[in-house]
This record gives sequence, C-alpha cells and structure tokens, in this order.
Amino acid sequence: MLTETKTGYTVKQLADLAGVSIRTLHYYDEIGLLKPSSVGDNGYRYYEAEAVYRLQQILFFREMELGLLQIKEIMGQPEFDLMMTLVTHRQALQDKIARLQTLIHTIDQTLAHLTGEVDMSKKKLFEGFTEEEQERYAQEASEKYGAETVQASMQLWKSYGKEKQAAIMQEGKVIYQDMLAAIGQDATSAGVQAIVARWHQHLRYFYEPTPEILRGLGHHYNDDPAFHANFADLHPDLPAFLEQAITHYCDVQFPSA
Amino acid sequence: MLTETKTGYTVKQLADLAGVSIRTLHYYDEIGLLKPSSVGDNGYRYYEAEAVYRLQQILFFREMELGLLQIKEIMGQPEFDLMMTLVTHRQALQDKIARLQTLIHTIDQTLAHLTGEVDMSKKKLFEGFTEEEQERYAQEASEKYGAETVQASMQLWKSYGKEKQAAIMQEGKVIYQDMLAAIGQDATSAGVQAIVARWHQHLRYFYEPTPEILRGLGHHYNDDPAFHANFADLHPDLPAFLEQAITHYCDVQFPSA
DNA sequence: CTTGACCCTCACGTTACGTCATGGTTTATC
DNA sequence: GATAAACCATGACGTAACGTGAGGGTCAAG
Repeated sequence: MLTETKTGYTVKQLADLAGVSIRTLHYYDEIGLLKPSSVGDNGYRYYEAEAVYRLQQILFFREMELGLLQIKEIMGQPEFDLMMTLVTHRQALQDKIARLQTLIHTIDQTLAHLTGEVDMSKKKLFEGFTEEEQERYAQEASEKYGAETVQASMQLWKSYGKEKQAAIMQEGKVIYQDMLAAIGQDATSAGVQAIVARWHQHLRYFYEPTPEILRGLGHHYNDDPAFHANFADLHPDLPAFLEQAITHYCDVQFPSA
Repeated sequence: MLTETKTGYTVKQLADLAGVSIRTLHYYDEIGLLKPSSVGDNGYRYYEAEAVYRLQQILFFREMELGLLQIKEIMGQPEFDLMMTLVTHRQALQDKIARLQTLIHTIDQTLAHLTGEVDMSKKKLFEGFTEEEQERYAQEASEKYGAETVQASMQLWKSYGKEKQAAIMQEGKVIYQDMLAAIGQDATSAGVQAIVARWHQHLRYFYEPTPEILRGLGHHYNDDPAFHANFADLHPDLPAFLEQAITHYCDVQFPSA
C-alpha cells in the first residue's frame, strides 16, 4: 500500500530556490501565510508547484515593503482591493520620501552649522575635510571604497566657495563642448561614454542623481522643448545624441532592464 | 532637617513638556541614555534643566532616524565624530530614497499592468503573473529571484503613455512662457511664485527634487553657460529672474538657510 | 481619611525573522 | 547493518523602541 509518491520540495529545497531562509518558511507556515502542500507522517513539510507560486507572489509584495499581514489580506482578495492597497501604499512611500528629504536637509543644515562653528574656532579638527585634502580624499576613496563613500563626503554647492564654483562651472562648459565635438561618433563608443561619465560626475556637484534621474534627464534633454531648443541650438543632432549616449551609459552603469 | 528643595520635573511633567511618553523616559533611563538628575527616596525620578536639554538633543537626533544606541555614542563625543556620523547617515538616507523610488516605480508598473488587464478583459487575479511571465519568472527565480527580477526598470516617463507625455511637455512649455511673461514683476511676488510652484510640480514628473536640487537648478539656470544661453535667448533678464524667483521660492518653502 | 492623580517595577506584546538547543529522520557510505 | 553527514522538527530566546496593562506604593486635596 503505497501512498502518494510525489513529495514536492522540502523546506531546504524551496528555501534555496527562493533565496529565503528555512526559518522564513517555518514562520510563514506558522502565521498561515504559506502552508506546505502536504505534511508527511514524519512531520516534514512538502511544497508543490502551487505553493512555490504563492511564495513568489508573497516575495513580490514583500519587496514593496508591505507587511506580511497586509500581504495575507490582499492575497486572495479581488484585484480592486489590491489596486487600492497599492495606490495607498504608493502615497505612503512618497510621503516617506518627502520626509527623508526633509531629514537630509536638516542634516545639511546641521553640518553647515557645525562647520561654521569650526571655522570660527577650532579649524584644526576638520583640516582634512576642507579644500585640497577633500580632493585627495575623494580620489582615494573613489578608488578604494567606490562611489558611495565619495558621495557621503560631498558637501553643499554653497560650501564650495566662489573659486571652486567657478571651476565647476567651467568644467560643465567644457563637458558640453566636448560632447558637441563628439557628434558623429558612435554614441556608445568609449570616448563618448567617457564624456557622459564626466557629465554624470559633474551633476554630482549639485545633487546625487539616481539611475532614474539620469535616464530621465537623457530623455528630458531630447523631449523637453526648452532643453531641446537649447541643445539643438548648438547642433541639431545634439539632443538625440545626448539621449542616446546617456541612455547607453545608464544601461551599462546600471544594468537591470 | 530639610534636604534639597528643588525637585525638578517629574516624569509626567517632562513627558508632557517634551511630547514623549512616560514609558519612553523610563526606557531611556533603563538603557542609560537619559538618567534623571536625581531619584527621591520614594524612587521617583526628577529631571533638572540639564536633563531637559539633553532630552531635546536626543529627540533632535531621533528625528533624523538615528538609532538610540548611535545617539548615545555620539552624544558627549567631539564634534568631529558627530559630523562623520551625520555624513554617513546622510548617505544612508539617500540610498533609502533611491530604494523607495524604485519601489514606487515598481508599483506604477504593477498598477499599469493591472489596469491593462482589467481593461482588456476580466481575467482572474494575478493571471498576468501566472501565464507567460510566470515561466520566465520562475526560471530567473532559480538564480536571483525577487529583488532583481521585480526591479525591472522601465521608465517612469515611458509609463506615462504618449498622450500624457505630450501633455506634460506642453505644460512645461507653458510654464516657461508664463515665466517669460512675468519678467519685470517682482520675483518674490505671489504671482511669480505660483509659477515657480508649477515648475516645481512639473519637475516631479521626472524625479523628486530635493530642496538642494531646486536651489541648484536655480543657480544652474543662471550660471551654467548652456542654460544661461538658452534662457537668455528668450529674454536677456530671464536667467537672473529665474534664479531670483527660484531662490526665493526655496527660501519660503524650505526655510532654514 | 479617602479619593484620584501620580509614581514605581515587572513583564509580556509588537515585526519578521536569526540563532541556537535538543532531538528525530533520511541518505550515503563503509 | 552500523555509523556519520545532512536534513527535518519544535521550542524558545533575542532583536528596537517602546505600548500596554498588572499590581502596588505615594502624594495633595477635600
């Protein structure tokens, strides 16, 4: 008398497949979010394809920072509720972004305040943080610790000082001119991409552009009438050229699409 | 024989004053973050002015989403450590914003997907996920699963659809024209500021601009040769006018600097 | 002297698991 | 068929920053 022979995945198998821990599966079982398809006489959990699929959905929602309870509720609900949930959640995320931006602003102010005080009194402490030292630091850091560390030490545009500001603006000018001179070359060529990289770096004097922002700017330069007109004024093919080059740059730098 | 007569604030008094719960003060005492200035024979906690001040500082850092442990560490430390902490924390916040923006994007796609499905037919829940995508999804799942897959990066801009894109661009055009027509007015006037507000909103179709970005753009429009030339082309005073108006807008909207 | 507002110290609940601890089961090897 | 490696199970405690009672003293007012 044989019982069922199809055993499905064991906990570890599913865990490895899905990239979650065994504990997570235990927990999901415990809270009734994802029960195994069957349980053996030995108490072992076995998961069939349907459970695998359900887990995928769960992880999808989890990615979006929905609580497990909320996930449990919307799964099995009609689409309408799901949409309502997503819309509400989207708004919450936007509010959160706004809050975080305010926080960053507060931090910037605090930093400005602190540096201000330091300038007045004990300059020594932050010697390494100003002027030339800053540059050397940035270079070493970008090589050793990657872009993130460099970003962290970027100060406000205002804090650059007149001279440096002038230099930065000059740099921007040169970048656009180089780009202009590169028209006709393959937008994906190393030479052009290097110019885009400089443009990217240049932007960072003002703010930290996310991959989305970079892509958006690329399109913006070509699509927005004002930008388009501006660049087309220098050369009719410049807007499209910029978009191509920037898009390719983003594809390479931030692969995922 | 009287002992000290200055009793300071009791827990409830301080809690009400600072807008925190009594439990919070108990907890801060427990973890050694904020000890009462003195404790009576009856075990009551009494807080003097110094403690009140310290609490204010704690709450300030807490506002910035620093962990209590971290707060405990930086308080009493020299300013340098505080700055390092803030710079690092600033970066963490920015990373978080980037992540949230990706999430919003994902939600937008999902919504678009759902509405599409609904409009096309009344297919069942998640069917769009089960059918074709499910297979590809399942395959990819074996290697990376979840995060990477979900992170499919279609453009926010593209997701708007042709019609909306056209409308957005038209809106941008109108904004610049209105700005142009406003030259001569006081850049700080309500009318001009309203246009700046529209410009601000407009930018949000592409990304979420921080106060720094807005200010940076304001200066950029006037200082960057390319932008300057573009706007000056419409009217010689436009670049400076834009900078003034935007800067004022930022001063009002994000007061602090 | 009683009432009510206030104080205290446990101590468990919260989220989504991580991390042992302890012990049974299966599988592969000798 | 014995043994070890690998896997399974169920507790149960730990996390961050408190919320929320429970149970029981303290204090000022009437």
